[in-house]
Amino acid sequence: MAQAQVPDVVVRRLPLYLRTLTYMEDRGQEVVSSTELGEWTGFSPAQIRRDLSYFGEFGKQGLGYPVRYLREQLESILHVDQQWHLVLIGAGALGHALVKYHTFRRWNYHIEAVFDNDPEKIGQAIDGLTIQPMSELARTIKEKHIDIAILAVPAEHAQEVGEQAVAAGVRAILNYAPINLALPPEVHVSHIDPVVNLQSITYYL
Amino acid sequence: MAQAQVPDVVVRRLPLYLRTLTYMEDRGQEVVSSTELGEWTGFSPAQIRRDLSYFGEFGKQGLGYPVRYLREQLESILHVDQQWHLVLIGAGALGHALVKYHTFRRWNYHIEAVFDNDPEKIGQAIDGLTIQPMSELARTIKEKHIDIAILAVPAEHAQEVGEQAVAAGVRAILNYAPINLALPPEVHVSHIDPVVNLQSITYYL
DNA sequence: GCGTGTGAAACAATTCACAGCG
DNA sequence: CGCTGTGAATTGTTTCACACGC
Repeated sequence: MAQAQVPDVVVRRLPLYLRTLTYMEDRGQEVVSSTELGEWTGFSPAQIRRDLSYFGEFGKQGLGYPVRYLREQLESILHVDQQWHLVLIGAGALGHALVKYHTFRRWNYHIEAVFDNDPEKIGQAIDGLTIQPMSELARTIKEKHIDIAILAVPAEHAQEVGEQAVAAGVRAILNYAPINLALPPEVHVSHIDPVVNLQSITYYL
Repeated sequence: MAQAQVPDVVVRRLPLYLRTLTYMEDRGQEVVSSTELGEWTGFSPAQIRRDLSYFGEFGKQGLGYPVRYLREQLESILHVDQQWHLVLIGAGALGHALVKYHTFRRWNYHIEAVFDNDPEKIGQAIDGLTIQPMSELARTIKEKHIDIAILAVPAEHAQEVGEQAVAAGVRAILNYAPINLALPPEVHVSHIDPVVNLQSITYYL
């Protein structure tokens, strides 16, 4: 139940445990040990047991963890057991790919509306969603009780667009633009920048 | 110069420093202090000084760091001062977006070829690159001295496709499929999975 | 004075190792 | 016996605080 003292590194590992548990459950596996979960995810058994123990006692001594029960618990901890309403800002090639990415829906993340400032794009549809002008952003966020905005705009517009989304009530941002956003600390910002990943990789090559 | 004892957390922060320095240099800024870099990136001044000190002494006491010099040094450390040759596997909506993503080229990451196993897609072009059948993958990786493969395939094919790329000589993988890859430890694997980011976010909401 | 670079100190995360229970 | 949950020990990371040089 969202203890404040849970380290953020632990929170970032939970989705990886959840992903693996879901995979195992789909294959009919009923019990898993911390050792086996570790082989799948690359973390040590002790670390996995410690991580889970922040949230409760989910395992059975001598046996392991019931896959289905642990999966349900993790979904509850990560608040994946409810619907989340998002908007996407930026209808370029990346925006198109994100709207069509089925895995979002599978995990209860629903893109409710798409925005762009290009008059050519406004009115067109992606996967059943009509691209709206930026002037509609605030109204939609308020009316549809949007929690999260995905930013897929050029870097030079990301700050401004992020501010607009926050002003309209968004509490978290998933930012695909390769730039740091300066936003109030209560807004949760997460970055995806493949160049950052590639540069960490090529350090080691 | 690639000291083995540099912690991975440090390596993962370097691209963020580099990004900010490039931004500052584009705006004509010549000198930056660790405090100012910290304000832009969200890290503490002490941490930034410590991180950089793993690689050398780049600053001037009483002044700060010369932006251009530090940017060059970081590019050298991250091996961004050379061309990197990549292949993209998977020509779906995400694959299309990645081929068209200009920021890769800006940082010397060049997608040299695109592969897919869908007969409908083979022969079509994305941004000047013809989609090739998977049967050509190994030959291309060898002939073009490809270092890195980007995986943008469905989760159920990622393991097999990753193995093919590694067998043909790729040393690193950027994996967009939402599944863990089991590959030899000398292969560097980096993951991008927006659902993982969203689940960490919604933990806090 | 200002800001780096860095020992030393403080804090955080991971691993060890074992009691306890099924 | 096998495996969890967890104190204690260890290892890793960040911050403090200051000598030094511009």
